[in-house]
Amino acid sequence: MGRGQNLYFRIYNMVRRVPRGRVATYGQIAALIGSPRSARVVGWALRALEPDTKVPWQRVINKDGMISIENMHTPKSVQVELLRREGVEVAERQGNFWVELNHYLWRP
DNA sequence: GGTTTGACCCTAA
DNA sequence: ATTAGGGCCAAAC
Repeated sequence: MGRGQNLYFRIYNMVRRVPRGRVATYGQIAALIGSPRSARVVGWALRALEPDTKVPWQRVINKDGMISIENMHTPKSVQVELLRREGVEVAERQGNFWVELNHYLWRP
């Protein structure tokens, strides 16, 4: 297990703490685990998850409230559906999806 | 080993 | 307000 694995582990544990119906940002997760400049690594970590994971990766979006997933195996629509299913309003704008952070951002 | 690549974000213009 | 550029750090190449 390399050093990065430990970082991933902390990322996953923090994402698990985001409650149903709320969202967090990549940078927020990075800051909360004490590695404020690792926002991109949070993306790497979530992308590495297995499809059947219990980590609620769908609750992590970018700083502007946009769904920024880029993954061949999981299209944006999957994340949108998962969020809506737990009560998060997801609007569509010019083919992109966004969430009102003022309402749904997790404030631990 | 180095170089490039992201599910990002801040700053400056 | 919007955008270009650069920094970041683990993985992938």
